[in-house]
Amino acid sequence: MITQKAKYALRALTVLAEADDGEPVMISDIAAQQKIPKKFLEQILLDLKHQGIVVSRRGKQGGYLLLKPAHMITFGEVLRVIDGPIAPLPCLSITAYRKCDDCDGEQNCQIRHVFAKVADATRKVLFSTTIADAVAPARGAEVTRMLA
Amino acid sequence: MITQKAKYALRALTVLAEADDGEPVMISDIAAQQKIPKKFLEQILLDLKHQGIVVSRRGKQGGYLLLKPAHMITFGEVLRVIDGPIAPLPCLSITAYRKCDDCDGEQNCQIRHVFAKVADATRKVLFSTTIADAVAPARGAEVTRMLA
DNA sequence: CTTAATCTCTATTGATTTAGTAGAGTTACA
DNA sequence: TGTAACTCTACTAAATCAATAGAGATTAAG
Repeated sequence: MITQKAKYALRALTVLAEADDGEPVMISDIAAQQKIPKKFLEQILLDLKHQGIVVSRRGKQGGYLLLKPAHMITFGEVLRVIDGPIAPLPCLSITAYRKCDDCDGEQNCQIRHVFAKVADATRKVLFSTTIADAVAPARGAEVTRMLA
Repeated sequence: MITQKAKYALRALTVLAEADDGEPVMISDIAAQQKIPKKFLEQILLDLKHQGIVVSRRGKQGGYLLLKPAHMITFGEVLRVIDGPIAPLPCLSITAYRKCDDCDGEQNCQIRHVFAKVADATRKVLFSTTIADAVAPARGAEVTRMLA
């Protein structure tokens, strides 16, 4: 299961993706539109900012904007910064590899072998789907394919 | 990430799969062989028993045995009983469906649509791989295919 | 029929993660 | 200069994870 936080992050990004270009959207507006607790959303957007996915403008008329176009932001990268590794085992993580303390002999670990397939299949979906696909499923996917 | 408990469960089952037919294996032996804390493993095997995956014999000469042949026990069913739902969102779970309290309009939920693909891909791997495949990767997979 | 080996069951615990809440601080537009 | 916005750090209640503890039930062997 992905966390509530990740779900909120993805929803918030779809709101930003639907906003007029260059027009910042306020935290309060996103929170209201998506029924996300405002203070919690503040933290989430801050995370996304620190990770280079969105930018913000402070003061009056401030708000958040996407840093990259929506079709360049994958579900995978969002999940990774919010929820951590995609892999089902630490010894299969690309970004946070850690040897399993029990199993030595990683190459012939029976379980690892199976979950490597799971990880591949999951990554294939998550990194080929973007926020643009989520906003306008049909058209988004088409654009993504055209740019691939 | 799957839990440590699930990893232990899968490893324990591979030990049972490798045992001689009809020969019970003691908890202590499994624990020692796989470096699993014994008391923790007791709970895990009890769970697996309650869920109809293994059987036990008490008293002297007792131990655990697989209830079904190893090629009939999928990774998916083990994960499900130990870690809970496979789906990445409650509203995508087969065994524990629950409506997301935020998103109404499930049919056009932008996020759900993407994670449905993730769930499908994951299930495809987890329910087509068995404990037998884990024990003897090549031969196991072959047998599974022959029986499919 | 007693004993020792083995599984069974329930409770407890410490650490970590999750899902927020709180509040003071900073920036920038009008 | 005021106030509407984002920024940052800390705190908390509840749940989950990874065990540990210990008394109880069952069975094979002697």
